[in-house]
Amino acid sequence: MDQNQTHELPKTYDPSQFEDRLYSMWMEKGYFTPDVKDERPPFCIVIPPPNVTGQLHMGHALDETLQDILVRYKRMQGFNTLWVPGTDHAGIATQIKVEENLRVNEGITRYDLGREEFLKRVWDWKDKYGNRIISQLQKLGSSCDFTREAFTMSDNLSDAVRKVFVTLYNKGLIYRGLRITNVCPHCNTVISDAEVDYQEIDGAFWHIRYPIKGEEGKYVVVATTRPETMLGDTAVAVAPGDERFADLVGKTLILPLVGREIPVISDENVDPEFGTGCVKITPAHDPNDYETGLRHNLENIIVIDNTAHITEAGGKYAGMDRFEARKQIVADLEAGGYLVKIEKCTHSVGHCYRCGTILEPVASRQWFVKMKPLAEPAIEAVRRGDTSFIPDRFSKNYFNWMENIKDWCISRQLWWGHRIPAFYCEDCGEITVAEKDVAVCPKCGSHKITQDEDVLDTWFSSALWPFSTLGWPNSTEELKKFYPTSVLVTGYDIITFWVSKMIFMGLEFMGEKPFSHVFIHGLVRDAQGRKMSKSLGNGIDPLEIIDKYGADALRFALATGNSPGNDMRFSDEKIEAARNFANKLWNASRFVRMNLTIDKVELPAADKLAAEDKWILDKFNALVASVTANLDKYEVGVALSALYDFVWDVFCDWYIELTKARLNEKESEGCLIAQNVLAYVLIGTLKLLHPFMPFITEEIYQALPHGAACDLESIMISDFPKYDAALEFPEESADTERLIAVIRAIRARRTEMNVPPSRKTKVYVETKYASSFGEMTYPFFLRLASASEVEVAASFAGVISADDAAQIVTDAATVYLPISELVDTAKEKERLTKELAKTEGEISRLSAKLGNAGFVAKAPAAVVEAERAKLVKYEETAEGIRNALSKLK
RNA sequence: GGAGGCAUAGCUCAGUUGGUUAGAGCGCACGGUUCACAUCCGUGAGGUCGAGAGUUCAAGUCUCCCUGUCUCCACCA
Repeated sequence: MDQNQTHELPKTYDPSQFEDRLYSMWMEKGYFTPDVKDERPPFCIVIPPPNVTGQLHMGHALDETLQDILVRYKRMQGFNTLWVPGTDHAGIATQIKVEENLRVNEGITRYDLGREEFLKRVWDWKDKYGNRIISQLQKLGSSCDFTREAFTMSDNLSDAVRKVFVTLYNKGLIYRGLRITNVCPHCNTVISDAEVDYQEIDGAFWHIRYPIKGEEGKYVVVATTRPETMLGDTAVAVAPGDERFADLVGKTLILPLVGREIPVISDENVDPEFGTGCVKITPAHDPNDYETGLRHNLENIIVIDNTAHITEAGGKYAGMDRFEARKQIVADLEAGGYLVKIEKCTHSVGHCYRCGTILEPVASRQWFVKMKPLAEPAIEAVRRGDTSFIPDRFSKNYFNWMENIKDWCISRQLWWGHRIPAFYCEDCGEITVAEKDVAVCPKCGSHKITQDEDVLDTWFSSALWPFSTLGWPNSTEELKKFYPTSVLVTGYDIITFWVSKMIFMGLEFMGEKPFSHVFIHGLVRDAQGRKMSKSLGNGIDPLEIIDKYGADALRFALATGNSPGNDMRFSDEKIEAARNFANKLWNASRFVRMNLTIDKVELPAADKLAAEDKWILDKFNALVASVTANLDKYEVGVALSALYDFVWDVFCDWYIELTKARLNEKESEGCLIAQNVLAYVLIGTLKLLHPFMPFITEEIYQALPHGAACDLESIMISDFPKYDAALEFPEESADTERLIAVIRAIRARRTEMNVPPSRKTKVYVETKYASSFGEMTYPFFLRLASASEVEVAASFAGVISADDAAQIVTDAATVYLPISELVDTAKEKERLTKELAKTEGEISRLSAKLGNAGFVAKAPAAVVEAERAKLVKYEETAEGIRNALSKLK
């Protein structure tokens, strides 16, 4: 767009008319792509990569909005700014989606296709949904550098994954081991502890007799919620020192239905108070029993497989589904006289967080990351403050997790993901872990090599995100320039899943923290405060909101009132308020635009400025300071509400109104000055607002003449306003504040007395603050206070009779409105007396405070001074009221 | 069981290291066809800041305790 070509703004604010056009313009100009060689200080954010499972939801919209605000802010402040976009392959989640799709549309499973063909299908899916996510990011206005778009399974990132795996393996930090892990029979894979979703369900305790060998008719009773696991029992444990069972320890029991002989052991893990005090031990299917098994050298008998069917070891129950087997076993126990009773109970049971299936704990061989050595430096880094959480309380979450961390199970029995780079020799059993595929066994030379079938946990690759996306393991310019990144913006729900892993991986492989700050936001909930979810059907699609209200309104609604770490509700009222604000800004800008006759904006010299000009500049300057300080603290919501108040209450409701008189004096010097100040403040405000509402601010900016200081083709690349001490005008500001207070008081009084706006009255302003009420201010009374005429004097004694006028007292002035027929002297007296009492109350409160030696001695001087100033104002008001009262008959 | 959050106007929420007469949006009441905007303008009502105690010259803000509510982590056979 021609930088000198300005245009009128259309009458209605219609974001659909310009949002896409402006976004394309920014892309074409390459504003989102930084130059790595640029010497200015870097600012970098890597996006928390959305899963390629579907489309963006409100949570993403919030996350991207906050990031874009920071990125645009820093870019305008002159930082060399990079925001890396990308997506996550999301192992299980995506595989399940694609399998579901196959089932519904083609009636087949992944096994029908085979691994290779299935993966092709997943890649097709990824292309489709990955692109959709990118275009949604763009709709929101995200200023990501799309030339650096990343994907966790791209070649480059896969190289990084392999290198990390091999390095950790060689350091002994990755090992293969037998553990009780949670298996999802539906997904047919192990899932990590963090992916277990515990839910309370109604279940039962089955009390079962286990006969004692060689003691006819004697038995112990155990209680279990999962009777089918008895097939794998290899002991019964009692608490050490439990006198009831002391003589049992060492005896042998006969496992019912199975006939296996199992010992009674004593183990500290048993709570004698709970259940029967005797615990059946199934080391292969319960984490606690597994530990007990290790202590007592018990055999692990796996009786349930990964699909929740009974294994060969389960004898006659082999092949049965676990719940079918449970039924049968209970029936058989009952028939055999082993069942004592069934006791109803509710207990919490692990469910798959993806598909909701009840999980089965199974002992199996898996790959693990040894966490202790990695966690320690990661804890230290946060403790030292290398990386800090905003708000700080989330560091407690982090410590709590990291200090109690368990080894991380990283293998998954899936097809979609990074295949584990471990190669097994069928001849000699050698395991080779290598970055490059292995074809020949390095130990025996055999060619019978098979790669591990499993893939890595999806968080393994996203743990490397802050450096893999910048080119690691290659030593790139990007890494040198932008690592460590500046801030990570994410929700509190994935601090443990993801943030903690990036921290220890970054420290391990880059030798440095991955980011300086972790800016945590909450969840976006629905209008009733419920989590948005598919099952509830209460999700709101950000794209629909954008279509209806515009991306700026959506961004505003998400950013305003949002405070770090706290959940927020999204409602129609909120988005409407946001749209209304955009509309307000649009119309104010339209007003300024249509009154401009100048083609360059230049701030007039101070001595040319009217008091209200200085007032608005002073206010604007304070706004700059506030917005900057709050953005620097990640107080995005506070910064934005300061902008809202300024635009609506200060700029529109007062300043614009105050300029109208001058603007109507066409071609006068005052008119030109007002135009310049209006445009100057508007342009500055647009810049402050641009990070939050990029589209509307750009569209308006394009329509305005800019002038020497801001003669740019886009607001995006303009400088963010800086606080300027030369724009402080405390005295003139005070003058204008007094004026505003008086106008407000007149309006209030007129409303109270039911004087219709059409009824104009003369206004007598009795004041000692002549500078606040000079002749230049008379038009303000005519326009804003329904005045027909204005007179200002130090005293109106003998000019107007108080009994015929409504008297309005502020600290700066007493105003007389001659509306004799509406004035009831008795009422007037009563009202003033009441007001006086209230004012005197304040005076005595303040006097007491100021008379308190402790206060004067200990409070900061500025606070004491402010209280004194307040007291003076109240005293002036009180005096005014007394005066007014004395004039009444 | 361990950790943490929240509780402020009818509703939804701000309130930054303690320091004006505690604010906003929506809603409500009254009044407005002012030439930017009815997606608007003006005026107003409405709060003992969950209960109690403490620290301090000063507490919505800090400490303790209680109540209600939500979240995360662990998880009992």
